[in-house]
Amino acid sequence: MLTQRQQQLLEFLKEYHSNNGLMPSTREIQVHFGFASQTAAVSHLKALEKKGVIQKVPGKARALVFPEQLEREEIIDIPIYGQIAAGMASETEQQNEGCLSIDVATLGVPRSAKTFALKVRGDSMIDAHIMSGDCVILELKEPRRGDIVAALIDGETTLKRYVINDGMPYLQAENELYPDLVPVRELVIQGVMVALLRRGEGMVA
Amino acid sequence: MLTQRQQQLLEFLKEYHSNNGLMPSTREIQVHFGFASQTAAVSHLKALEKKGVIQKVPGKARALVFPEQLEREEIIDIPIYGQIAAGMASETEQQNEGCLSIDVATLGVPRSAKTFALKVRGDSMIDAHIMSGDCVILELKEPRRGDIVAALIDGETTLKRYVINDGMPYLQAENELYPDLVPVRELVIQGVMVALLRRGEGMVA
DNA sequence: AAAGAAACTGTTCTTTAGAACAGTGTTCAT
DNA sequence: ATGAACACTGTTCTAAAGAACAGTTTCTTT
Repeated sequence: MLTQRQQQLLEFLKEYHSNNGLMPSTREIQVHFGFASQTAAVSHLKALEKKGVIQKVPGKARALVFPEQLEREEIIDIPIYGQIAAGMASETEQQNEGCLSIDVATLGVPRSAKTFALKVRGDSMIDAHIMSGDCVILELKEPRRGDIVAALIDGETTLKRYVINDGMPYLQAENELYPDLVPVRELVIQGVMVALLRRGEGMVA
Repeated sequence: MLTQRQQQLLEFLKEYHSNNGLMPSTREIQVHFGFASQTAAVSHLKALEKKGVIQKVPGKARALVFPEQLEREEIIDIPIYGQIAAGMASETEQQNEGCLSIDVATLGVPRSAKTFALKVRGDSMIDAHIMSGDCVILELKEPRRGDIVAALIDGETTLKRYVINDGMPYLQAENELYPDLVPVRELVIQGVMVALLRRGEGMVA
């Protein structure tokens, strides 16, 4: 569909954009490809627009957009804290293990929601089909009964189901081999699970 | 951290950017807020930059970037086809049910990979901890033994484990109640599962 | 009451950038 | 062989946009 040269141009646009966060001007394109005239760049951009891979806003500077970018929902970045989120409550030593970027619509959380992710270790929630290695995405909000929550118990974070019985909240593992956890003092809920992401080679049994 | 006015400015930047795919010029900011001078906009932008919420590239037009956007990995858009992907093989009647945007690093697929998503219906893969309602992300590539694949059988797509026994490939459900499927004619593999996304209220038992 | 930041006004200067026009040479399918 | 895209050159004009400077006003904060 695209000619070789057009492909090269498109790739330059993408590269420039991801490096600089903005689009090159026609003169920058000219210099990059060694054109003697800026018109070369302009006509290439026109061709790309006609083929629908970019959109131009006439009259405005660096006003090129990739159509898919416009249609996209807003992307949020969710920090991944380690498997053990101990110390998280103190809000200081959150060791960030990278980020996960996903659109809000897919996640189904409000734009303003405070979210974070944790890697699951162990199989205490296996009956809720949460595997070791899964990445759970949690939102900072009040838990409702039946929600799966991350809670701080004895300085360590665990994933459990939040249950209320006789007005008394406690945590339930979803694995018969694990006992229920009734809070000794107070129950510190760190987040409510809103999504789960399983990835990579964990697919293979 | 930000003053009220600065917050307003930042919000305008975000809104303008998500609507137009590019940043407003200082004069456009001026007009939007009804400033009599463009300098008002400029000094606000400087304040925002000092506080680290935006980055400016001096000398370039509309050259504002959100820092998080620069750090982000490349985002790809994965089309979600329906639960039943019948007719998908014919490559024409793929009914797109929206999109899912996620960064490539999180997914762990090459940038160029052809990916798509399907919603899981039924519990034939429950022992692999894939629930009804989950969204599986598949890549178009050759399956290896033990991979979970989407395959076309009798005009309907099903998710099964791809097994090879005595050189003969067949499909295995991960639920004792379901039988193995030995292909009658040829086995059409539509995609290999690379990730799984569970979201929303499906968390509650 | 003084100091300082924040939130502006008004103006000028210069660079950056888009748009347009009239061409040339090349490839490629009809 | 003959259009029709494609890939360019060279030039000019003008609008858009950033940068800088010298102020004023209104809040806080000390």
